[in-house]
Amino acid sequence: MAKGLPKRSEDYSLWYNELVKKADLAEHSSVRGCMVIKPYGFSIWEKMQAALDKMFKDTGHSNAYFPLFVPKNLFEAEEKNAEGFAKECAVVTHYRLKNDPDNKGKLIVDPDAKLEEELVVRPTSEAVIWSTYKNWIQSYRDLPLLINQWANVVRWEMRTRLFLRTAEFLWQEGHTAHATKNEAVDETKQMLEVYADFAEKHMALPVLKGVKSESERFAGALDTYCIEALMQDGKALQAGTSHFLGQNFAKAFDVKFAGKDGKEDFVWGTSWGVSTRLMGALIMAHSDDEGLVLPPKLAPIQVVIVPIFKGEEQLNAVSEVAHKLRKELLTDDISVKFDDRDTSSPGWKFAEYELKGVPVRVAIGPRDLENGTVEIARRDTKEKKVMPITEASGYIKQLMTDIQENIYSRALNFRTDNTTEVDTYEEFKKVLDTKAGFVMAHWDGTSETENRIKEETKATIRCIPLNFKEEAGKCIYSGNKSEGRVVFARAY
RNA sequence: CGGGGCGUAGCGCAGUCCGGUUAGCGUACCUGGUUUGGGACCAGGGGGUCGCAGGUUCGAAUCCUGCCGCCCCGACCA
Repeated sequence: MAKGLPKRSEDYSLWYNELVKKADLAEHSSVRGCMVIKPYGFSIWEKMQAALDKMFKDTGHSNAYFPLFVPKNLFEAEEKNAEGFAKECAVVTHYRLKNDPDNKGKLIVDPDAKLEEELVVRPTSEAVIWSTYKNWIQSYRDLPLLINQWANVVRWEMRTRLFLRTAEFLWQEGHTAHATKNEAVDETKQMLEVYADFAEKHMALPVLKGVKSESERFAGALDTYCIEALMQDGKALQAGTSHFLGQNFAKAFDVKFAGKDGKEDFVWGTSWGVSTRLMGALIMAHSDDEGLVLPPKLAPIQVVIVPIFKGEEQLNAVSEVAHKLRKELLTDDISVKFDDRDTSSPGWKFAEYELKGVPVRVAIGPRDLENGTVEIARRDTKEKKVMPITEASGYIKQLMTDIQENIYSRALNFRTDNTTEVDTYEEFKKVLDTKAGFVMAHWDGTSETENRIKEETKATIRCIPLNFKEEAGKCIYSGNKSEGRVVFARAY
């Protein structure tokens, strides 16, 4: 076990918190509920950003940037959206401080600098963006408008957790406008596919695609599509959402366009986002009691070379071999760190890089020099192999793919093992309390039933799966008729 | 917002009940030396307004009053 890292089986929550801190991903800041993302953590986020950004651009989107502040009157415009977020908004009321006349060296808010209209710190940007789109869109020729922004948003959450729920978080939010309903629906679904693809191919995280029930829907949307992932403790995590907004925001902000036929109509909208919460998903899905396990595609360092040496002479000899291997790997676009610091021991470095989730570790020592070998260890299985140096780079290159696939299939197997079909409410509760995970059950389609189940068991409908199977049955709660199973789980 | 906990060196903590040497331990850090195939060892060294503000006392990290902050569990939420 890594030094000081609690075991998952003993306290999953504590394990997670400690891992985030010990692996140098993030720490609590001096501001309640806000975190500092440290360089190592941020470089993982940057890799996620880069991959997602490319996927957005490949699907025709462009980046732009809109302001952090939303004047209150704009924020109010789409009533449901405003109502949904009102309880968690930070609000700017003043624009100046001044010296406290009664307390030298201290500042107070200058009462004379009160804003005529308060500014809401964006919890999401629909309001600012749609008020801008009004000016950008006149004709069908201006459509579709496909914009994404990378930004920070603030939601004054009562209880926060590093990455999973912080008062301020980083995300991207796509906001698109279309001439027809179908086109907007297609966009909504397309972006859900992009997210699912990203989660599975890059994060090695299998996700369920589905639609939210009415009560879980984004405030102001007609439909919310989502990807849902399963964490190692059996709890679900919403990893991304894509909303079909209908004409709600177009109507609220009066965004109309002239069609080919000369008729005016409101545009159709979508919005979609993923956040630094993905970091939480990544950490919780794959890591173990030794520390992080990162998929090669997102690992800031993919391979670390640790030299074992006594004295400068040996270090030089080992370095020569190490540099050569490093160069070979770099030409294959594999990022390599050669840690030749003589300030900590090899054993210390082994543990450190395991904690940080580096997928492959290469150790080279005098013994290897003699035999023309290296020792290669993979993080996901902890398997170690000694092999001729000549075969190392080919093997490592293959490992990049193997590890990526292995942790994906491990997560997929876990999900399969922890997805249970139940037919009675008794069974349902029993599964939740004994193994948790996704529970597939019949539901009568009403919010009343959904709410009661939530109150009694804390489980919510994660989604109505996109691959919904028509299957006549009875709702586990009400006994009323149901047309198929939906996905329940306790969630983060 | 309810419940619990914490605030003492960069980090992790003890000391607080029962006031009394120079506030201590682990780790990290600095110096020197020996080490290096799974978190090395020895010796020496630096680092503290004990969360803040008042009060009690000859004397406060310790007792009293007030305040502030953070964390965890729950309700709410991405």
